[in-house]
Amino acid sequence: MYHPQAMPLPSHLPEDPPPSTSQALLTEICPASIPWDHSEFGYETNDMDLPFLACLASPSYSALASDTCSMADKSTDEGAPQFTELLATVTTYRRNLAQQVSQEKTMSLITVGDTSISGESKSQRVPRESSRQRKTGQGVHLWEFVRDLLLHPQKDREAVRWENRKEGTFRVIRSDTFARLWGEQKKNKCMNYEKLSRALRHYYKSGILEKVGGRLTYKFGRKAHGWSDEPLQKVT
DNA sequence: GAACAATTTCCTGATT
DNA sequence: CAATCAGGAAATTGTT
Repeated sequence: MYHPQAMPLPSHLPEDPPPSTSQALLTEICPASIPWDHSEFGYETNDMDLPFLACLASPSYSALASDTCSMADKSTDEGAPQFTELLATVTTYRRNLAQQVSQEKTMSLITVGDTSISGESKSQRVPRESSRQRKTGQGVHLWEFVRDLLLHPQKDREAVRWENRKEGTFRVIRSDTFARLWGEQKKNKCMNYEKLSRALRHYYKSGILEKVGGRLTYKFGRKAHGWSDEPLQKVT
């Protein structure tokens, strides 16, 4: 369950994004007023993401999403067509907005940290990320998501906490919340801690994470960056 | 369409 | 017993 209460879907989504503020767009897309601010998705948002993310965060989206859990279930679930339709509509809207924004200015993300990848694959990763984010919204790597969660803890949704900031060790406070947040990020409501932890364990091999003894405890490796006290890089 | 990266999904077995 | 950890293996998704 993402939210305890279900609300009706927003009845319409505008085809042509009006030249207004993000907050105005949000209001237009999600008329049902919900508590919302940047910090909700503080780890990485940009203007064109706001309305989309807002819908993801809205009870109406969650009510639908909670009906379409597993990939296998989606084919037979009654909520799937509605859900797919909503996603398609929002995606179209988002693409239109992206085009508009790109005409006005360079697509500079409002990031909370350096989201590029270090190491040998950096040259491939960096230019790829912005276009990937623009098109799919899946540009944030898991370890970056975790890092940003640690650097910008969300009140009432704290999932991870520093164990030893200097050493880069952190602990999962609530595994279910942790998985739910990552699932929201990836628009995958079937995410759970089992799968999330498997993804984290893949990082051991690449040196992004290191094994530590304690349960639910991880440590950033030498390939991870941006988690220490070093000044965060801001894109202007 | 192929190759590739980064997960995601599933699974078995071990440990706490 | 449930939750978590460890990895192998295959599948999926999006990018180049």
